[in-house]
Amino acid sequence: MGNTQVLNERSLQLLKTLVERYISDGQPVGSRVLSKDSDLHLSPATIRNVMADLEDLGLVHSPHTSAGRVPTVSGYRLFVDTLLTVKPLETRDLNLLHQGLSATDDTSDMIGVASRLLSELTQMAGVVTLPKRELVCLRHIEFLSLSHNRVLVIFVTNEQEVHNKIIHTSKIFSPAELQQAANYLNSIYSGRSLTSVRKAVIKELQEDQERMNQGMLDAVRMAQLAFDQDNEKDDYVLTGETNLMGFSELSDMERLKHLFEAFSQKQGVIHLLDQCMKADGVQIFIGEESGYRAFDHCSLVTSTYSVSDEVVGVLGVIGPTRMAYEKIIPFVDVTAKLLGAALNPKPTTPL
Amino acid sequence: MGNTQVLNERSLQLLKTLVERYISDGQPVGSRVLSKDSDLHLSPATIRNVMADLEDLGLVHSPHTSAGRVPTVSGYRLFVDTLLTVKPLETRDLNLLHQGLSATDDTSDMIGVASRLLSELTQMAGVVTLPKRELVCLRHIEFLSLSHNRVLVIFVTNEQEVHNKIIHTSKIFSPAELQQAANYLNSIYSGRSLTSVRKAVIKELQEDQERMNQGMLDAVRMAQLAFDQDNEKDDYVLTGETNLMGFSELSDMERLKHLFEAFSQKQGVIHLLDQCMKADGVQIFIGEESGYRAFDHCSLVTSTYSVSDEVVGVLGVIGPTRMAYEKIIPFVDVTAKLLGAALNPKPTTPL
DNA sequence: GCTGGCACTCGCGTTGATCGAGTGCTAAAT
DNA sequence: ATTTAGCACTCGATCAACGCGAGTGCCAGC
Repeated sequence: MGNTQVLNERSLQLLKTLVERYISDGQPVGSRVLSKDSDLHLSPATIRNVMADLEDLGLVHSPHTSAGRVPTVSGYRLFVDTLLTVKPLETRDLNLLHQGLSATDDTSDMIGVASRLLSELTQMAGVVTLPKRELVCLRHIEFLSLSHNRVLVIFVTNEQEVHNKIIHTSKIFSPAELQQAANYLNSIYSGRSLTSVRKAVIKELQEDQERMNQGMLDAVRMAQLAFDQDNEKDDYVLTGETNLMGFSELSDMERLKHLFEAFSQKQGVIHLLDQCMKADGVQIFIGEESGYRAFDHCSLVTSTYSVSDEVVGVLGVIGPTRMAYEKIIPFVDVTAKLLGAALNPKPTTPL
Repeated sequence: MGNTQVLNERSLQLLKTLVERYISDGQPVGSRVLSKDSDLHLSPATIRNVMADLEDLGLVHSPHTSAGRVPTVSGYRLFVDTLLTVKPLETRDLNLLHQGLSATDDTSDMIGVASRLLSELTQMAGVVTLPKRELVCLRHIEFLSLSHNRVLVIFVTNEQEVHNKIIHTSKIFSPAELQQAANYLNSIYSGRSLTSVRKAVIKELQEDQERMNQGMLDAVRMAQLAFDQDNEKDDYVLTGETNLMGFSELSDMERLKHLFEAFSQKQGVIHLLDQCMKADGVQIFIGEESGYRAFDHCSLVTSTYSVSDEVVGVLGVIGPTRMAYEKIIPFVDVTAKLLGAALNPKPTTPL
């Protein structure tokens, strides 16, 4: 069998040039081009033999008999995992990223900017999840009574992010009582992270009830409602979707429609991004690998971003499977690091 | 000349059936079909003469010699203005609208629901502007000091809507000062509309300065910054854009891309919707009439919606020029009325 | 194990023919 | 004067035929 040593240096080299060539040209690449493009000095015939082997291994595929070869998903996978030579980020792009991300100090502005930069500089779609609320610090909480037993909770986190939620209380509180409750909660929880506040609230309700008076108890109960886990709707900012309409591999209206529907329904995408959060650093889904049908003909390059060494979100780029991975990967990587840095807690003014 | 009485009853009748037929079939309609479809008992030849006249007037147009006729923009315009027989809304749709809009009492939820209903029930794109903030009542204001001279302003309007903004003050205030300022503003402005607050603020700064102490002056100055006109970023909720990808007239990728870019850039669309706000009631832009190139092959049917007899926003449907106006127009009309009703101030609990 | 050669395959674009829908025009009918 | 029937004509859509060229697989020779 000629297959005894299938994936030798040479065939890998050829696969590499094939993928690179296909990424840059977008057309099936034949044995002749490959013969000239690689510096292996092999004749087209030899190349054809190698190609046949690669095809047997499921790494490349011909669209039809007399076309060249195109990488398959596994081909791309092997390429990005072991063959890829990443190109350093262009200084121009680096500057733009740096400038853009330091232009504002508002978190949600920053997320928007990051997404826009990702999409504009890559000419694909950029996505950034909002940072997990877990890690943010509670700064201030306030209650406002609405009609009936509804109470509007407003809380400020991380210096300047305002959240609000309507809760339904078991009894009707007077504004004064609400004020008192807010004062109490601010005095004991302000400055702590939401996670720890949540834990503390549960603990107090279970263990320390006897030590608390009615007002404190009411306050803690309201806090529990306010910081209820399930109001943390994960969300993301997606920009440059329209860039995807230019790519021929996504020009099928049916597919495109599915993709855009996925974007507006969000949960599927959120699920996917959540998976990317699990592993630290850059993560890549190529084509069907994501398991999410709407993304079948797309690739997703993501990276987690962290604030004070803790992963708080993911950002990434969505494009056709045929994308310039060697540039996109470092790009996403750097953007994530810069965003993390930009989000880092600034010197705060004591209250 | 046979043209002496060009737009007689008969030719109008024929134009009407032509448009109706084209809207339902989507194909150029020829003289034969028209002869059978209209109950005028005319031969195809006569119809052809009439068609030639209509073509001279620019009301219809043949895509090519041996195709039937298709309405032009002016043809559609004449049709919707004078020939249209609107169909009453189906009770099923009415029920869905009613249910959907009474399911929540949160304004922004309601806007979202309205948009979704518009798009789902028409199978086109639905758009709803956020209600003008002018008319809303200030309920409560609060200041929180950030680093340096930045102050986070949180204000609640209309019972439960929370807005926030960061302002830069000329000097650094202590939390106590901020609290005092908020108390002062709440005591005098709470319950008044934002417009009147804005006016009052300006008046006080110009005329009543001598009557105020430093604290009051600081408070009013901050209020001015907080309610500054230009932070009222008009915005809209657009849903069902993907529905537009199904229409053959919008299947050109180039056009579609422009359209979707317009959607994500927003300002052009906002400008268009603002124009619709000027006139009360239903407004229609057909094809290029809007003057907005991205909408060239679309029609926009809008209606203003009002709260206590005052126009506060616009909603509408975006679809291909070839849309069932006779159903869409009443649909948009009713939705606007129902949304207005649903937004109407509910009985409030006194503070 | 590599290479040149050769027959073969297949997609793509062109051409030409046919078909049918629909028109414009004209002359007859009402 | 208006309507109608008839007729020649135009044009798009569809389809088959065809040649072209790129690229392959395989085999025989180096």
